[in-house]
Amino acid sequence: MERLAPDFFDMPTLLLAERLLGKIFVMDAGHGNTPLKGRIVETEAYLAGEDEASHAWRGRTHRNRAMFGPPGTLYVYFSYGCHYLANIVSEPEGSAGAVLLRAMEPVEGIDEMRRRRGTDDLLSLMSGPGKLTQALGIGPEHYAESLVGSRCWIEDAPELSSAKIGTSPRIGISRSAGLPWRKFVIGSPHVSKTRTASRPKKGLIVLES
DNA sequence: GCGATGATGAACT
DNA sequence: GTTCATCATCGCA
Repeated sequence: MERLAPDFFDMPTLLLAERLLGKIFVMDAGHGNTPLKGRIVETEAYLAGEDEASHAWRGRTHRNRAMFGPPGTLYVYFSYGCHYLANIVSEPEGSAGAVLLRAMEPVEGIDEMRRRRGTDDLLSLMSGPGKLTQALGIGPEHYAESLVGSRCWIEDAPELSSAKIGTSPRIGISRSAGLPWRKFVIGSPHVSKTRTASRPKKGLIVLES
């Protein structure tokens, strides 16, 4: 399959979140090693503007500057002191919309992924946003990397029928929660498991109306 | 099978 | 000092 061209990413965030499903994310392993490949099965859209859950909601900062780059830019950030998460910037350039990669199905380089993840379980290799970055080796060195570059890219795949695309609220956020901006491949066992819904704030009694 | 909890660091108030 | 776009592990059933 062909690599996706730069203009593929030049579309509205919510649409890009759907169109990325089924595509193959490729990470070049260098030195003639087998490239690492995963089929994208779950995404979340973080829109420009009214989306309070977006890192760009309060405007441009040093941390989120990659979100303001051209469509097809990787925005990588460190979360919860343990994990790197990867986003793909959408259009229009400068608005800071992005799509979070939440889960993939391992396609190639699976032995290497198993080694990096420390598990043999196929369903645990990439079934979460922190898991897939570990499996692929995405880290700070990929901050603001172009997905149209030579180190990583996305291969095209037949478009999924809308009947295979599921929608739900995003996971793990508290601001702008409830918006149906998570997209996933219906029936894929590699979609992240929706764990316990909410954890009470540490040391706080939360009163809600 | 299930829910609860600590790890751990950077941005932000 | 608080807040996270998380994960693995532990205790209990």
